[in-house]
Amino acid sequence: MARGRPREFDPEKALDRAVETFWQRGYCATSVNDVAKAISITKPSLYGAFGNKEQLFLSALDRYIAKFGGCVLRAMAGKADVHAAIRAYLDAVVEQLSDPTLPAGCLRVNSTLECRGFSDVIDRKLIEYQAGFEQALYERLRQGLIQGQLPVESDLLALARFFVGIVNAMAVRARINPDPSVLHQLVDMSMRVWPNQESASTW
Amino acid sequence: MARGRPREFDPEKALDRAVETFWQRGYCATSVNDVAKAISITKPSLYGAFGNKEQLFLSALDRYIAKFGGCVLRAMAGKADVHAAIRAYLDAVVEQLSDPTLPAGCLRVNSTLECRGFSDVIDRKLIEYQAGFEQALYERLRQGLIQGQLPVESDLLALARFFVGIVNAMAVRARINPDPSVLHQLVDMSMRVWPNQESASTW
DNA sequence: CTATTTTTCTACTGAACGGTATAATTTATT
DNA sequence: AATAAATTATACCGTTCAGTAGAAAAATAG
Repeated sequence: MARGRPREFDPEKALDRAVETFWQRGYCATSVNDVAKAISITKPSLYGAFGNKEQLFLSALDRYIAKFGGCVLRAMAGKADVHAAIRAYLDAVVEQLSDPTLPAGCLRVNSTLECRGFSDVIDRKLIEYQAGFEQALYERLRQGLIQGQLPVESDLLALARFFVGIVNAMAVRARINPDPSVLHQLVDMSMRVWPNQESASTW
Repeated sequence: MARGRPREFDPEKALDRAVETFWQRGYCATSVNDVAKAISITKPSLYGAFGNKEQLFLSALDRYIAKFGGCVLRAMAGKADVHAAIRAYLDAVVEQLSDPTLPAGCLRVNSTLECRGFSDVIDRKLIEYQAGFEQALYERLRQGLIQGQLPVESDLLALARFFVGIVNAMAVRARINPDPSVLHQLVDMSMRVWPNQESASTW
């Protein structure tokens, strides 16, 4: 066992409460004391476990992405068809965004808008997250293209960016109106962009 | 002329600086002193002219919407075709979001995510703004439908919500990457959702 | 047992926050 | 000129903030 007095709280569960608090109120509006209270520990314990506010926030962001980001990406796993896979991904996002037991919206998107410019390390991390989702969708699209489910001339990067955009759009919408039917409407609309054999018309 | 000592600053120009500051740093991260410094006046003058921080913010939001929201909506005015009108609207949003002389992203979207739950009056105003854009797009779509430019069975509300969603998506993207070519790519993708005569396929 | 290491809690620090009292200044009214 | 009304700037209020000293407590190691 470790040498000194054992920690009396579970750091992972503590991070879950930190995620919850930052998610609800945002980075600036959340004080370190708020988080400490949510975990039911005192401020020095929090500092001892996670460093300063910025490092605590970064840890909470990682925890959020691992838990909630990983969950929606895994929704694609079972689907053989690329269209079905992307739809399953978006449906999973809708389900998460309309879950009444979770704070409204998406911590990643909220933080991307709120914290831009606060510090280089936060900026970098949030850009990385978005790029990660874009990359995951791109890989899945490429797989669909290889399997002949998409026209060979499809712009996969544009498609990936578009669907990340749809997720971002839903995150904005859900922050003030987490109605799943409206979000599903958005998903349905977005599924109309799939390239088909005839060339796209221009307006 | 007014009775007492005349104000030495222009309240409208002052609000422009307030918009700029809130837009850049967000509501919480901006102190009243920050805004006062940006206007080059002292704090009591600011309080005298605009009330407290919340009222100042509400005035700044109104100013932002009147100036930048009105601008993009007017981009639809000249276009006879509904597709062209919506595209012109989205193009105007792209132009604004990639203007290097303006703060990154969109103050309305930023505030929608950051300030949710801070106060009822702020919440209401931000919801109203989004509903306003949705309504404006809906009206334009309805006009297009009446003029036979859209299939009669088109879901106009879903379309309006979708395009508001695209604007929100671009606002998120632009906050960390205001590259106009990427934003235009998003616009191009979104223009593929227009309903056509044949019924939509399902995946 | 004693010594060491780590966590715990209370109490505190200096700085920044939103907001204001107050007095001086500048205008119009009488 | 005297008065009233409004804006100005300085200086301040109480509160909250992020972060920390320091001592007590609880564990292992010898």
